[in-house]
Parts: sequence; structure tokens; C-alpha cells
Amino acid sequence: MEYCQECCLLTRRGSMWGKPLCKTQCELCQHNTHTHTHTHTPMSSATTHVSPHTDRTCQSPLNMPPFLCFSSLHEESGGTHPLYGHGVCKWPGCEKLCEDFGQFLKHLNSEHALDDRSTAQCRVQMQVVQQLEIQLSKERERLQAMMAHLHMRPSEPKSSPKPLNLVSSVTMSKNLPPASPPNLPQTPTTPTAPITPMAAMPQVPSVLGGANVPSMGAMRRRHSDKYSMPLSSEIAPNYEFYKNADVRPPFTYATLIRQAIIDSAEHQLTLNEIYSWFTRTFAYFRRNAATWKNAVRHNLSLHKCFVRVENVKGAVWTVDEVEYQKRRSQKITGSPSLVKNLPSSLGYGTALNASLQVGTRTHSDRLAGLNRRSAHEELNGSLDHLDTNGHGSPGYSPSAHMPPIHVKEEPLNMDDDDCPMSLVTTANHSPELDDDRELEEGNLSEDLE
DNA sequence: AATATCATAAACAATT
DNA sequence: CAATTGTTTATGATAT
Repeated sequence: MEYCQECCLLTRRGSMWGKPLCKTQCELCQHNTHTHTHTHTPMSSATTHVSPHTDRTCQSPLNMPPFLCFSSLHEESGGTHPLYGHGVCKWPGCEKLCEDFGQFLKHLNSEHALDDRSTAQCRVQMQVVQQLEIQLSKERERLQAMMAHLHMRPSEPKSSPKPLNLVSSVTMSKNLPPASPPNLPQTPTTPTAPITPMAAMPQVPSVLGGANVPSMGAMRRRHSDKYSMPLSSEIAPNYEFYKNADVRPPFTYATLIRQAIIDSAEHQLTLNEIYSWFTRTFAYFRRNAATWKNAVRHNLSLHKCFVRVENVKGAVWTVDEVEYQKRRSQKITGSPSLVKNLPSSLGYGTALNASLQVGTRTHSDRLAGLNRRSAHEELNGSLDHLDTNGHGSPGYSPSAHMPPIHVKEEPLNMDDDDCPMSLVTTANHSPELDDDRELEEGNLSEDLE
């Protein structure tokens, strides 16, 4: 990594959203020996270039947020930082223990430098903030209406019709030079834009009243996959956001399915339970059910990492972590910083992987074997995998290395076909009132504060 | 330009 | 018989 001698902006090649990087002169430092990353949003044309330094409201010469502005870090050497508290890095999904502030700064600069991953995380955070603002605005309106209805005098002056773009003040405005035009939050999404959280940012989620919901588009920006960030780390801080906002999660179906499965208590789910996880976890998957359910089934069948296991009560799907990581590591070879993130994304550690190696076989082999087995054989042929309840877990299944496997009997709580009202209406209710979150208590929510 | 990955659609079979 | 589940093929868009 190199930094511009003049303005300390990280010089880099390769952009997050597309190829074009503009070798232009830095507007601030007029230094043209390095390449600044200019904004290339997925939905914008590749020729839209916004200088990261054009936002003059930025107090920092770099137009960067405090946590990305190196000069500001120096100023904060006193020991406080919005991203540092209780000895822990508070970067979304990080929580790295830092003994002192110096170590934190070091960690911040090394692990959360201005790179694609950090930028992506920033953008997600930006959406979270905006989403919360929208929601706050709605709640405020509701309160006003209630008070008006009850003939009460407003105790608090109605704060100015909320600035939708709160991002500008604290979080992002100045930053995200590489990715976000300053006016992003107000600009309508390009109709053809893929609905990634990034792209869909400006749009008011349908669950919150917006009606402008583009049809299901392809997942075009799978930054989490690409940059190998643990899914749980990325979603966790934005759990409420994805749950309520009709924004497509930037993950592939395979990634999501795996997450659903490893989030479950038994690390195995029936197809219907996977469906439920999708609808429960993402507002986006509460519509176009036929489409995405087909995609889920397609992915389950297609990818070797998903193993169908016959159980007494039917079939459940499990994840072969070795296979999953195989695929994944193939995609990210050549990027040490990415590879190093791999272990954190493994739900069960290396010991599990080692043990999984034994049982690995080809998908067709597995399926052939699985389909031939009867429930009876499962129970009697794999005694060493019986748990105390006598339930069988297939020896070749990754689940065999997990906590005891039970045959799931709980009925599907949701009839999730095409927009269940109960889910859609969760947008405006208090999260505390949710009672269907036993699965979310796992990876998805563990990072939530 | 070639290749890989992914989303989507759809046909079809097997199972429930 | 209908619905669900699972498999497979095809196609187009995008990324590398």
C-alpha cells in the first residue's frame, strides 16, 4: 500500500465497482503521481467520476471520515476514537481486542484501511444509518399523529422534516471517496440498477412505504463473496436493516443458504426451513417467492457443498464446509489479505474441516448413497453418530461433527409464499417485540450491540 | 476475447 | 391429484 506524500490518500489500483480508475490530478494536493480512486457506482456509468475531494464541507483535508483520515488519527492520539471503546475496535463486525489506543490505531490502519472491503462496509453502514433515519422519521410522524389525535400538545418541536441524508454529517459524506457520490442518498436509483444494498440505498424500502421497487434483478455485486468477508460479520450489524428494508443482500444464494444452515441449532435445515430463514432474515425475500425459491433449490442441487441428508422425518440439507471453502478459496486466490479472512468465516474451525476431509466425496456419490439409504439404515448403520436421543446423523455429513442432530419436527411457522403480511409489517414494529428470532440469535445477531 | 460465476427460468421426475 | 422437493439444462449478465 502506498500513500500519497501530499495528501495521504491511499493510492490504489482496482476499483470496487468496476474497472475504471482515473489517473487524474488530485484536486487538493495537485499531486498527479498517484492514482486516486474515483467514484464508480455500480449503477452509474463508468464515466461518472467524482473526485473524493470535492466535498468542501469536509473538515479534513482528505475529505475522509475520521477513521479513514490519517491526519485526524494523529489528532486523536489522546486516546479516544468513535471506533474505539472498551478496548475493542468497534468497526462493524470486527471487535478486535486492542490493549491500548496505539494498538487500536495500528489495527485500524492495517485492517480497516481504505480498501474495497472497508469501503463496502462503510456503504452498508451508511445504509443502516439512513434506514434508521427513515424509520425515525416515520415513527415521529406516527407520534405526531397520535398526539394530534389525542389532542395533546407536542412536547417536542417537530424536528425539521428529517434530512434523509444523515450520512452527510457523520458517517460517510466525506469518505467513501471511491464509491459514493455525495448526493447518493437523494438520488433515485437507476431503474436498471441491481438492487444491492449499495445500489438501492436511495430507495425507500417498500416495507417502509416506498413503492418503487424494481423487479428482482440479478445479484450483480457480491462483494461479500468477492472480498471474503464473513457473512455474519457483514449482516450482523445490519441485521435490522436487511430484515426490514427491501434491499437485496449482497450475497450469493450459496452464501445465504450456507448461513441459514449453520445458523440453525442442528446445522441442518429442511428446504422449507431454509425458505423461512430467507423470508425471516431478509425483507427482500418476501416477494417473488417462486423465483428465489427456485434459485435456492437450484443452488442446493448444483453446489457440492450442500449435502442432502435423509432423516427419519425426511430430508435436510447440511453444509460441507470443506467443499464450500474449496470453492471460495478458488475465487480469492492471489489476495493474501482476503485469504487471511478465511478462518474467521469458518463456522467450526479447522478441526472440523480436518474431520470433514474424511467424508468428502463427490456430490453424485453422496447423493447416490444418500438416496439409497433408508431411514432405518440411518439409524442402525451409524450408531456411532447417534446422539443421546437416539436420532441418527449421517456419518458422512458435516453435521456429524456438530452438536447432536435431531430430526426437526417443529412445524414451519410461516406460510411464506408471496409476501406474508406478518413479515411485511415488521418494518415498523419494535425489534424487541419480535419473537421469532431464535435463529437470529446466532451468527447474525451476535455482533449486534 | 475467453472463461468463470451467478441469477434466472423452465422442464421434468420423484416424493409427499 | 396437487403441491412440494430435487435435478438438470439453458441462457444472459457480469466479473476476471
